[in-house]
Amino acid sequence: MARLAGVSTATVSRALRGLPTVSAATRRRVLAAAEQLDYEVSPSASRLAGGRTGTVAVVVPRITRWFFSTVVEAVEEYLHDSGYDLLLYNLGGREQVRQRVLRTANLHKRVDAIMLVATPLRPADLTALASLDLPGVTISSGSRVPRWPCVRIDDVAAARTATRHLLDLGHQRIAHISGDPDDELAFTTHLDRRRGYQAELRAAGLRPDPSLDVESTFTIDGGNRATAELLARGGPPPTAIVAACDEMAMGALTALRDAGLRVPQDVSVIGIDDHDLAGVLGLSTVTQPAAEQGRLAARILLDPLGARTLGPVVGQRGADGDTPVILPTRLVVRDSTAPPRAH
Amino acid sequence: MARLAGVSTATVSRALRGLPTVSAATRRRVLAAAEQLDYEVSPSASRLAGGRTGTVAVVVPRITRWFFSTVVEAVEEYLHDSGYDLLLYNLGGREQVRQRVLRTANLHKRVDAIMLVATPLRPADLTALASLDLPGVTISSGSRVPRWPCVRIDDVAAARTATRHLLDLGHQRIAHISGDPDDELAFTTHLDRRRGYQAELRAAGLRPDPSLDVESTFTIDGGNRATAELLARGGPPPTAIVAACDEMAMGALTALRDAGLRVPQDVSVIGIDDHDLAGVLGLSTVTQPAAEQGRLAARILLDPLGARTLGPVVGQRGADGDTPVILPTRLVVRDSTAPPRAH
DNA sequence: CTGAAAGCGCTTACAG
DNA sequence: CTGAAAGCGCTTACAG
Repeated sequence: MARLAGVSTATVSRALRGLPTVSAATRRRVLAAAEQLDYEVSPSASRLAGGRTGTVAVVVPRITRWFFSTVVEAVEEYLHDSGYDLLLYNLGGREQVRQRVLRTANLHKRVDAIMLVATPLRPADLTALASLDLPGVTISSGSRVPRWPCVRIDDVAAARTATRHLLDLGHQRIAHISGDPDDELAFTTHLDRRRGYQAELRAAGLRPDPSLDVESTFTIDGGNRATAELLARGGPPPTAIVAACDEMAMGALTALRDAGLRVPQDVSVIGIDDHDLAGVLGLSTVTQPAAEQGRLAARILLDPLGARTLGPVVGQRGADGDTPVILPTRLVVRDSTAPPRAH
Repeated sequence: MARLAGVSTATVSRALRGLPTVSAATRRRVLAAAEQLDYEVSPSASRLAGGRTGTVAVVVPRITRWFFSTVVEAVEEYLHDSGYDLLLYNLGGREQVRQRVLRTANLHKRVDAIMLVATPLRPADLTALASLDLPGVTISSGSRVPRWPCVRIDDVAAARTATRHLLDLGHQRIAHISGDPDDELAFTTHLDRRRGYQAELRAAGLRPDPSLDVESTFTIDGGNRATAELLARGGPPPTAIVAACDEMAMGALTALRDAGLRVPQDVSVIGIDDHDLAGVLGLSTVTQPAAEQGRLAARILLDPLGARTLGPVVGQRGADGDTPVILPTRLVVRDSTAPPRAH
């Protein structure tokens, strides 16, 4: 290869990487030789010699869930367009894996940067991450990592918007179904969203009623069970439900149907997320920009690495690694919310 | 490290990789030293020296779709449990990316094996893949690659089962909505499923009616549009619809709702897949084991690589790379199918 | 069972 | 702008 082009391997290396210190004529010759020989550099060799891997680890709780697959799709596009590879880690709730991934071992010299999507960390994880000494970014809730930027929405505000919508329709008995405190995949998200629900009730002069607040898992099935429990508690049923995420709202829909209650005539339901299928189900929700969070986080992550990025991160506060970048949410009214029936 | 353990680097290498040619005492000493020094091998260096990457490329059309995210989740678990990394490539319908991924360049020396999920290939792609000379496996439809095993379902049979169900209920005017012939993400899948639909009609003595057969994209929106077109064609509407996949069936549900038609009273709808949300929507469908296809394909792929696998591939025909491994499908009746109304 | 030596295929200072 | 040399940190025959 170097011989065919009549230059040294060092020059081949420079020419192929597009370094500016190569004359146009030389570059042409090298490129032509590479073409002719179908030459491709060995990633392992250049990683070893150069100390960079051109790879980013992306950690998600569950790739099968709407938010995470949407984020990963956007991130994948941005990374590959920037010449980076994406190493996928799906925690899948398996504690072992979580440890293996987050502890030094598996990431050591394997990636140039880390993206953590909604991944809660314990102190030991944070220590391990710090010892890797890699740049990183977090998306959504989960833990903040010192010095890593964070892209997310305001979960408290999103829940307030959802609750406000029901209050505006005239509802008073507004229930809330949310994540299990033991469900490490939900973590801060459901706490923030519950806080928003309660804050908005209080702002309307209502007192949050513990009997209208049920915890379950952050899944369709969890929403189903939480709603069933809500109905089984006796007393007058709620006229509306704020689900902590669309998947739980979907579970609520089935539980209400099974109980013979109509949505929205008997009970209104609103979620948070704007899941792909929210439209199909006619689910009112508070939409959050999942793909955009992924894209933005990828850009913030790669920019300092000198990637061949697609554009500068302009006017984005929070890229300093301290203030989170907050993306906006918005109420989307569909068919699952309506005024309560007149008595 | 080698010094601390009092052995050569070669022995360290052997001990850490668990080669049998190391005495127990030596191994103990090496392990202790590694522990003490927090030593981790450099992947780049061992890849360069050893010629293996410990990485598998997984190519999917769209990670955001149910089938693909489910497959990837299962594959990820199997790969990581076997000590392999997963490099994710999401085609996302972008032709450029597709070329970059499948042509030699990007995969060269980057992975030990390739998994193609429902990825249609053109002759040039096949040539490029062959020149990489890597082991691989394909899942679902898309193209077969010579000598690569294939794990899939029988799409023709699945569509026959769905159609049979409607026939059994007494339907005669059974429509079909399926993929666009130009939609490369659907490719053979929708052709096979249409073939099954038509075959089953014929087996029942009915003639497939072209005016009841609409092509669109393999998505919710595609199902919506196809159904709207079906209804706009005039003439007596169908009493039942076989959708080529659950996502299209969901679109059909919304289109029927928008047209003021009730499911299943006015029109029955059945899909194929058993999407996560099929249950929530009460959608009858023919279920296919997505996670199992992923797991099995991963196993077939890794087994010959001498990975520390979780078990032998026993009794699986087709692992020879010629006969596809066909996994079973099964009818799941929910609320979206019922007998046609009496005239 | 273990070590010395060579080599994997690049990139990086360092000269010029 | 380009080359010679060293080195990245492992693994692999080859001896013993």
